Amino acid sequence: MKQRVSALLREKFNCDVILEKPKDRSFGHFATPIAFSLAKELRKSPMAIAEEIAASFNEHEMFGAVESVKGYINFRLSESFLDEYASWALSHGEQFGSSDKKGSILLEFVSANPTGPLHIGHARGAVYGDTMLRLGRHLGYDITAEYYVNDAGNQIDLLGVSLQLEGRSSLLGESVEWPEKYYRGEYLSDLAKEVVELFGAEALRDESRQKELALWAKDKILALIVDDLKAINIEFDTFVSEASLYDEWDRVMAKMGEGVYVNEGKTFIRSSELGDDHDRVVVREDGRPTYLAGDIIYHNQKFERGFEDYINIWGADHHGYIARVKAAITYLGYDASKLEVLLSQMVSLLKDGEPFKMSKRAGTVILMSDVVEEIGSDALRFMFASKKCDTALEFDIEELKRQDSSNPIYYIQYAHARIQTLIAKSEKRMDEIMAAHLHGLSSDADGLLFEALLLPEIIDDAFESRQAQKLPDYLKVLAGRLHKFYYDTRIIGSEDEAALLKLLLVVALSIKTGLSLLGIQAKDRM
RNA sequence: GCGUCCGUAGCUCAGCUGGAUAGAGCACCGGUUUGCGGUACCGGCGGUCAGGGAUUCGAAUUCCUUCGGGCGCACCA
Repeated sequence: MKQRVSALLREKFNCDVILEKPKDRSFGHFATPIAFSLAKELRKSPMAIAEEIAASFNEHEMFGAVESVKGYINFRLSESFLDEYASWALSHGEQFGSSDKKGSILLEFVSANPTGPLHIGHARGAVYGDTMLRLGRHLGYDITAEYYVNDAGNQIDLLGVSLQLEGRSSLLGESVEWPEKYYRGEYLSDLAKEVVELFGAEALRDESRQKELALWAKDKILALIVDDLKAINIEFDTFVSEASLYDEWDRVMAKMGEGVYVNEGKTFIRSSELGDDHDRVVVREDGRPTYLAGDIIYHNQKFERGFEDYINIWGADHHGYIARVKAAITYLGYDASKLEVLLSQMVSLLKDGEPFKMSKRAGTVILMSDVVEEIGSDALRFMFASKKCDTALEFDIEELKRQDSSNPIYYIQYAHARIQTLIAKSEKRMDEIMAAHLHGLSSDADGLLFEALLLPEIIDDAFESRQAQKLPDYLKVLAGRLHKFYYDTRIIGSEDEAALLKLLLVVALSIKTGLSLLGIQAKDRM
């Protein structure tokens, strides 16, 4: 819709014209302050210029009115245009707002270590990533959702030891020393029980079996993570195992050429020449690779697979890591600017004002699955999707358990359900409704229709600007307008019943489509 | 100290590429249809957009700076 108007103006002025939606809808649907910027070069007052421009549009069929006010030019779309557009939207169903953008994108997110269940911080990145995935796909991009599994290195060794310690302490009743950084948590004692059943109790004491147990456990834990994600409607296309990549090591090192060097028995990457603070070790003196090494081969593999763009969603605590990975990509001979790293900031959780602490090692973590159990997947997803991801976030569980207008997800669902009830109650047949024409709309009805038809622009904007929260914000506003309209306007039995229902169908369509892009299913009844 | 993100109403947060009177929800106070689900709607209270400077017709938005907070600054992942 906006694109159509925008294109028209571009043609007329031969340049891109800023088009905005006036806060006060009595000004029209769109407005532009272009007269202000033209004032200087034309040596005329903005008002005079606006007058002239407005007059030149007066006969255009797309507009019902074009007026100039205090230098702004306000456009009001014609009813026939809106009606036509509404019919077009309804005929497209949930494809409304889709597009035919081209491009393949590899989207990597979550990638939590398979050493414990997901906690609430992971959930934020997961929801954000999945929302971007759904938005991007709706727009036509070919996106692969990938989970990188850190199943090599230290944390796997730690997992094996932790598992044995946990088993010996909780099952065999031994008193054991818990070193600070080892993993703790309920999931470990469950796993230890399984170990005893499958391998016998002696497996918990045999140090030589630590590795074997660790590898067994990480598969179990990964399966747990996958289940957790499924519970909030997130599924990945591919999982890439870090351990499986190391066969490529020599080839990748050779590929980096001068980008790496050996000093005092250690292998370094020359990342300081590409914006990093200093060069980083990739292979230790004893030959064990560092964490960075895994990421280097992984990103090499990503680029060899030949996507057009790459998006990584990382926790904010990894931001210092971006420079070195980009340096590696450059040394591997690829364009590092194709990798876009989006950071999701920390989450803290409140309950009655009391802050919860999150520490993976301490065993007092807030598990995502616990929160989902409390408030449900929909509320969790809506919550995280509504906040832009570069602000540290605090939220209170209790607020999200409410089932009234203070909880936006209920507010929106209720709007959708109200429409479905009206459709069911009406005697009008669907074909009558679809054939109805929208004309003589009140300003409330017009505002509601216009809002509902904005969905495509919102989707595009939310994805391209990587600001997922624009969609939830939009849905809140749309639902609010619907509720008000419902309150003010009698629909069943009115003269315009069919037309009004058509209008409401468009609203329902936008809500349903919008929610599905948030991984939430619209409800017909509540 | 360096890097990075942030600072908007008492609280949790929006505010699009600079534009018309800075917005929601919560909390608090008050109100609502002889009607389709009151799980709704309306009104009131509440702001030096952290402070200062710059850019310009115009800044919450861009730039610089000070202050305050989160995160990171490993041969840990």
